[in-house]
Amino acid sequence: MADLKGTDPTKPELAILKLLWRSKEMNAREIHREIEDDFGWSYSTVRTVLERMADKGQISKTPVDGVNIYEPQIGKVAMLSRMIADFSKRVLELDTTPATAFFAESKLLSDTELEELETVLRKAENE
Amino acid sequence: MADLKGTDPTKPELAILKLLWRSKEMNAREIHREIEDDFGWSYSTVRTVLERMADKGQISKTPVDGVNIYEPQIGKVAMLSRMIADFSKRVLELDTTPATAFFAESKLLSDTELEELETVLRKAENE
DNA sequence: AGCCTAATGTGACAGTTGTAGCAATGCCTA
DNA sequence: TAGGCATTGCTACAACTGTCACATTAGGCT
Repeated sequence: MADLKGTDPTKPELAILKLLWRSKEMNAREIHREIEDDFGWSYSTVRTVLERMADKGQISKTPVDGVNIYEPQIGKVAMLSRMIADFSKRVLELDTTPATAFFAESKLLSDTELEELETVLRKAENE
Repeated sequence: MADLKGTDPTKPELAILKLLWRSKEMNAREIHREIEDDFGWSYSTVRTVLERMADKGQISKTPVDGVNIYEPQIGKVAMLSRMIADFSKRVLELDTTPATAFFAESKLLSDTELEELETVLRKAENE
């Protein structure tokens, strides 16, 4: 589970994680329905990607009544803070991660999550 | 040259582009020296990556006195604005790209470039 | 002019991602 | 209970990336 750290998710992976962060758990059919327009992927493709994500530990796969349901194995704030820190440093070359005021408009994060994010980012900075 | 748009550079690619944005042109040996510590790459590896970047049109390769020199084929502001726009929308789900005030601390951009960036980002937004 | 060093072009191979199809199995319905 | 549809596990393949090594060649120094 250590390799979760380090590598950013691919675009489809992030899209899928976002779905799971919202719904907590979904089956392949549901996930396919949601992202099929965005990626133009067949059901098979979605399943393959889900399989690989499970292998990597990004999500979990549990059979329930013969149908696999998937749940995220990494939290939204954890993932976002990693990505933000990486982008800030590697791409923008900032010493300090931008204040979360920055992300306040994000449709992705609640106020509570914003606070969490702030905490995580500040903590990461002092290490 | 249309495919420059669309795909983000990989980490090493961005690192190399950054070098070239600063120096305008370098040969493989110089580039290797600069990034060898960061990536732990052999000279061969660096050359392969440069070759592929040239194929993709990210950089140009020109033999000068029997030595290839490389120059960036995409501008810093163009690349950064693309990456920022993508990150803001795709990752953070922001409607509006953050004001450039946020990048003011970036070691990567001069004041002039910051202004350019602002212009490009605003323009992209109204399309 | 010849040799050595450094640079070049090319080839290779493994791992990851994009992109699916297929055969087998299990469950619901007629 | 048999057929059909949905799901699953498995397989496959091409493109891109990471990672080099090797043989050839060109330029500079003796």
